[in-house]
Amino acid sequence: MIFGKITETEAYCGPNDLASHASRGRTKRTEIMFGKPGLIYVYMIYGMYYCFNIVTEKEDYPAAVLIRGVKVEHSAKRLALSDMLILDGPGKLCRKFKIDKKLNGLDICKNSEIWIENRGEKTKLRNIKTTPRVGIDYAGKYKNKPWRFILNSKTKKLT
DNA sequence: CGCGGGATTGACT
DNA sequence: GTCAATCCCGCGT
Repeated sequence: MIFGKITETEAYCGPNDLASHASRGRTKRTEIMFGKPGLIYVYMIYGMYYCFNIVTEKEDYPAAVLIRGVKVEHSAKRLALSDMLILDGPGKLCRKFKIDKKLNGLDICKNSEIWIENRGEKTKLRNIKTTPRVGIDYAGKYKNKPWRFILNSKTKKLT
């Protein structure tokens, strides 16, 4: 068991967002993004890494949030040193949380492998930094949209 | 049916 | 700073 606080996300929103997989139309691969909000969209990138997304918005409107960073807070056994860190990339994050394609298309609310909960923490707006998304130079005018959200953390990065 | 590129990472110059 | 690793799938032939 491992869990933590989500600290960094990116939004992929709408059929016109060229950075989104869904911008090239509804296909078997991107079908999940057109589905119901709350679905888990896992895809493989560069043949080596998985990225973990949660579908948002209404059905038939392709949008998802990419979880890029999680601050690990606890695991059931005592904290191994290697667990006490901020997972600062979607690939590493998925490796730690054992996310792979078998979760693709599942409902985040209706499975026992992984879930997201609201712990009622209040986050001040000024602690959330927005920047343009990364790795999407091909996205034309969409590449500069500030759709990356980073939660400030006082925890020192141990990576 | 084959080709090409990607919402990345880590190792190396 | 550059580059390779290596799977999936959309698209062109």
